[in-house]
Amino acid sequence: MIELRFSELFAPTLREKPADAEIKSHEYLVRGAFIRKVTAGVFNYLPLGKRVLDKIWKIVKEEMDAIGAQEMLMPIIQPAELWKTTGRWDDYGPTMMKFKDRHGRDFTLGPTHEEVVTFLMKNEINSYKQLPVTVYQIANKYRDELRPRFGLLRAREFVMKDAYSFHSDWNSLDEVYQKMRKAYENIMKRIGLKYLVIEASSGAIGGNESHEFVSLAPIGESNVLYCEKCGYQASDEKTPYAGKYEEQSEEELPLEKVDTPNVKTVEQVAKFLGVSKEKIVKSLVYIGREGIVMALIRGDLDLNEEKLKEVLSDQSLRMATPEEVEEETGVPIGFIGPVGIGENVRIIADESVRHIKNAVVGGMEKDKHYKNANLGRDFRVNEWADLRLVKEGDPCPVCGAPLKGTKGIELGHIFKLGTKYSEAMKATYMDENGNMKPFIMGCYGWGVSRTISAVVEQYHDDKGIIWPLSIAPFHVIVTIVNMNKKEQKELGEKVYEDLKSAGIEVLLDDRMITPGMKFNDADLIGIPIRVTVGKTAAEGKVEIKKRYSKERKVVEAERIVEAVKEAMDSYDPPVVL
RNA sequence: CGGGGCGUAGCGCAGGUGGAAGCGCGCCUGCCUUGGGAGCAGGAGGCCGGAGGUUCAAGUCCUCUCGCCCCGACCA
Repeated sequence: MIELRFSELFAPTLREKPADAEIKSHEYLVRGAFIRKVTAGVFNYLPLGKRVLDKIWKIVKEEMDAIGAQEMLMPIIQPAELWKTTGRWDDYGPTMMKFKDRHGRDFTLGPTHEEVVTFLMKNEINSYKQLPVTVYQIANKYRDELRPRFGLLRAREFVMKDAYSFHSDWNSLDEVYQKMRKAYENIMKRIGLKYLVIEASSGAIGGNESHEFVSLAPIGESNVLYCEKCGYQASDEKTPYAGKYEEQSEEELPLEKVDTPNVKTVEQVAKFLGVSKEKIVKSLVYIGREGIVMALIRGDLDLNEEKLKEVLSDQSLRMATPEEVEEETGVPIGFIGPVGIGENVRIIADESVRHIKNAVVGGMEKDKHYKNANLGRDFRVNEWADLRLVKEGDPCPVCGAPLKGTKGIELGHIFKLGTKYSEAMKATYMDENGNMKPFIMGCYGWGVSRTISAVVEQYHDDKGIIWPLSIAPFHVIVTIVNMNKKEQKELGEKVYEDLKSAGIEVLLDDRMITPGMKFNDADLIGIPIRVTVGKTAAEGKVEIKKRYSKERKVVEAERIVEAVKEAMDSYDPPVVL
């Protein structure tokens, strides 16, 4: 146990906001001496930060153990060969922290452990009788993020709980999946976070069903749509568009090419030609495994790239660069369109395009657009799909009521992987009938270190952090106002000992500094309950206060344990959202 | 990877046109003070991110480099 006297605690708090902190959680965690940056996205956890991390760690571990997941520990260093068997050495590529050993062999610091754990099970599990099995670990992960930011929220080295389950049938996978889901909700509730569970897009991890556990926060990077009427909740990337598109009965006019000098964007075109954006067909050029693809959508709408990737079953899909577009089509960006595009280009269109009559599209040469382009007559579509990015106000796909939108921080993500990894790695077992079958797998991640930031985003005020009791570094801080007053010092020590004996985690602020600094530090660090030993010490009385409340209660020092327990029982900090 | 910004004391920052490295906070010593970041006096602390160049002279100008931060990497 670390020293519980502030005078001896390694907790160098900062009065000023660090220059690189953009959000409250980052600022307060640094100022409050929970963390210190070493380099971009890499942090020291100071004693206070480690205490908070440990508490979250413990909650996550307890919930995993409770559903029969077995804790193990996998290596951080992983050989390239393993990643090459699944193709992820290249697919996941740039995000990995790669290095070579002295013999020149390639390695990575593990960003995740599907390969390692599948390799393990492939070698150790031979029979359906050994299934199912679920293992997990809580360990450091390494991802060379495009842009580390927001302190612990997007770090390059971070702590993650990752669990993997192996099954011989889908029902068994579903059973574990549901248990995980419950366990994750328990974690959210035990910590005290406001959260949503949403249907998610499985992205680069792969698989066919997945849910995200999102802690609500305006600074979050996940966009969530939910329905107040029926309870639908999903990532905007996952939400299908449920509205109808009306047929237009307009008469088809002859195709016409018009000058649009330096007019490129939908905004500009609409303004220049005096047409509404609904009359414009936006053409976007992508490059995937099978070459270039043109995606069409109505001018006023946004395309959802995840949907496009899904429709084309191509995770490597990306938008073509302006150079690539010109090289492939001979047309500069801004003037590209479906009229007269080469037969080699696959055209996939959102349903919104189907009924547009007399549309405006790119003129297929610099500074030109076509007016009155019509489907069938002037351009073709190879394939129709729902590619529309659904937004707040669009109809709920389940009940049709208008959707609401919010933002959050992704803390947990669970996936039904199926046989994606086991097939790639030939990880098989023998079933009842003597057939070799690939494992059916699930994987389940939780961002342990990121959770710290998510909590601070929900629990703070303008003075600092307000920890929920569940993960506070200490439950109580005993503040001795004037260390030079013998009765205060002695009573403070006594109160401290009493609380400690009662099993309460207490920090004694016995520093020889002015009371203002002690109060401000206590607020900044965010300890839930403050016991102040000051003027009333001579009468054997102390003051008790909750971090989030202005109310101060004077109690007999003799009854401090009782009073603190009562305060802890009724402790209920407000959430900022 | 593209654009922008910043690297000067532990932290936050100032240092036109080149000419003796500064301020606030923090830190150390002493006195004094103690219910919301006290006061006085004294003091320590710098290869001005690094390398090269221009110059009699560079924190300042030029070139390169490293690091950090922000925006973007998408609506053609």
